[in-house]
Amino acid sequence: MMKIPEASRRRLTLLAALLASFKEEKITSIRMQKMTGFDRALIRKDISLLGYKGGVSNGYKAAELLDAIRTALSLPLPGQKRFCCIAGLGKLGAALMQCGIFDESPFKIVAGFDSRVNRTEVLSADFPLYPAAKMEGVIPESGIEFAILAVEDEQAQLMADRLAKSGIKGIVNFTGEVLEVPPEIVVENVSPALALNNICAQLG
Amino acid sequence: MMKIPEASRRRLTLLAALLASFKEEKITSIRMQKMTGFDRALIRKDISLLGYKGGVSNGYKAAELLDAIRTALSLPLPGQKRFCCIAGLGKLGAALMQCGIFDESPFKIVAGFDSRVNRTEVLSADFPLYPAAKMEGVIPESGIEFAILAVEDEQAQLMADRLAKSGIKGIVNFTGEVLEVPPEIVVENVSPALALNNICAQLG
DNA sequence: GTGATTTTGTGAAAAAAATCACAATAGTGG
DNA sequence: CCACTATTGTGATTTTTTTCACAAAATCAC
Repeated sequence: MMKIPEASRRRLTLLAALLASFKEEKITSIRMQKMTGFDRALIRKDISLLGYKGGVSNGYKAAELLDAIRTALSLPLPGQKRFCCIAGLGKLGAALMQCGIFDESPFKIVAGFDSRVNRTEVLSADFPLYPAAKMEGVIPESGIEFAILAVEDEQAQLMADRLAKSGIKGIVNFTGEVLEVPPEIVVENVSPALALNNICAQLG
Repeated sequence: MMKIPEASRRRLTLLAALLASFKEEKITSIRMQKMTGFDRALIRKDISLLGYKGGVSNGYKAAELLDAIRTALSLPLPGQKRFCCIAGLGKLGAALMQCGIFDESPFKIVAGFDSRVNRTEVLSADFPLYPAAKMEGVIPESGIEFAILAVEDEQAQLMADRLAKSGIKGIVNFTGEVLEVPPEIVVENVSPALALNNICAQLG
């Protein structure tokens, strides 16, 4: 199957999130348009890229469609576990670690890192916490693929460099800094300040 | 000046974040390519949309360029304050509220909401906390434009509806749910699980 | 001051993405 | 069973976005 273009990928990932909590058996492109704001013709085009066919006039079977998206985009399937770590155990990092954010998802936090030893000693979690210096050993050994970066802005790039050296594949960046990483590492920026700026830009 | 297309807007917003912490006087498109991964010709095209000219062969003056981007995209300027609220004061909401995430930014949290009365009573902050029922009064009265949504997934849509009724303009969505909101409201999805899925999709 | 180098700004070309339009087909109601 | 409606799947078209290519201008090395 042909490569799926960037723009379609983002829409399909969102559709997957939508379908994951969708309760009915079938769903139409019109319904998905209402729920996501994407044009329905575009949604159908995106789906056709997957090679999945819902059947003319019929709508799509939600569960099958979800499967098709996950397969085509190599999203982790419900049974699987993909390992993550949290880098930065300040207020935000500690909250992310404790608030069960991945409970329903195939991602699992299996380690936490902080450069301040007292943080790793004061906090507790049901996975081990390490000083940041241990990263290059722990990450490959534990099979950790992704990191949630929640350090102070000042340390963001430094920590990103360490994560890169440790072989991480992707970083969810909560800091306000724009990270410079090797091209094979994927960064997703989720800083609230950046998000608000994007909202302002969109509002015009 | 002509309307700036969506894709350019996102890149420019990121460039603004980059420039905000950039220390040198001048910056070239090549430098920006290194730091962001965007193609340098594209960066120049984006900048030309702003109507800003750095001067041939010279690179851009970082401070001026930042200003030009902020002005063209109507991003809030450093002096200004734009009011936000946090909806959902669980572990994550409380951490966002306390971790000084907007300290250096023109955004300011001026209210918190939760549907559980005991949360609003147990927690304390340097801005008032209200039961969610008060939203429709407080938000317009306080001039709150944006909301950080950090409730449990199950309550996400309900809370989004309330925020919409209260006249909010934009929502930073930390929940895993895809929100259905009226088209004039802008939603930015920053759920870690969605971000990780996007990373997986991008890694292919 | 001169030639080499760097880097912008921007048309032109190419590629990618979105929109449109509609035939085909499954379901629905008599 | 037949007309009617809803909805998909997809070519064709249009629009948008990216890439390419290079002249023009500023700086640099000497």
